Amino acid sequence: MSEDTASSLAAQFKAIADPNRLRMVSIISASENAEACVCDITEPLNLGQSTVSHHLKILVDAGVLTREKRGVWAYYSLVPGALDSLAGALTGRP
Amino acid sequence: MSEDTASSLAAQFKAIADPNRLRMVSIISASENAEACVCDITEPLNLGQSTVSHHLKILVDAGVLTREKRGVWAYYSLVPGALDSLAGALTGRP
DNA sequence: TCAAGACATCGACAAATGTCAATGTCAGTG
DNA sequence: CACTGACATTGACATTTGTCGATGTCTTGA
Repeated sequence: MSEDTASSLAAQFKAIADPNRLRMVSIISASENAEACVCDITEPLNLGQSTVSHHLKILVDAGVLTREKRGVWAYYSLVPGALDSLAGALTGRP
Repeated sequence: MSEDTASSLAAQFKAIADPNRLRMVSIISASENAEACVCDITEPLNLGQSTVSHHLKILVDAGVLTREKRGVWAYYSLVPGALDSLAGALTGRP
């Protein structure tokens, strides 16, 4: 595996290698329409609003989530196929 | 997802969320008999011996690799199903 | 028994990470 | 316009992480 491939893959795994971020992804995928706003996540995880916003940005930057602003709220949802692509890198099966 | 589940999963993902450790896993799985010793890994990754040993320990502690000492050498190999289990946690398919 | 080699462990360090409080930005409402 | 509420951004901090050099442990061979 090339150095670049490894770095890129590691960056994506690093994004989900955090308990709170894993739970965020879980909450979002289990939500209505598979999307959630910051306020939906702050309470169940018992984290400050700025911390949640920070984690969500990391997941967006890694290509795991997308952000869509509607009015005052920012809705986060899963990027289709992103997690499956990561899983495929582990199994070696595309 | 429970807090404990998230922490446990995150710990495993954290173990592979590093470029050099990903390449180590790649080197091992591509090696003869799917096993490699420290000296097989030091050169291609251009890392110090103690650093390689340190990374391999992290992967062993996470349940990704096993260590078997034969004579002077320590052979590392993949734990069967470990990576597939992690991949399954991402896809939701067991 | 001694020396050499393969690996593990320790101590130290800079860099990255997770968290929070404070502040900034922007849309909706009166 | 002023105000409120939902997020984002910034600054600060303690903790964790990746790396190396030095040292320790253990096996093999002379």
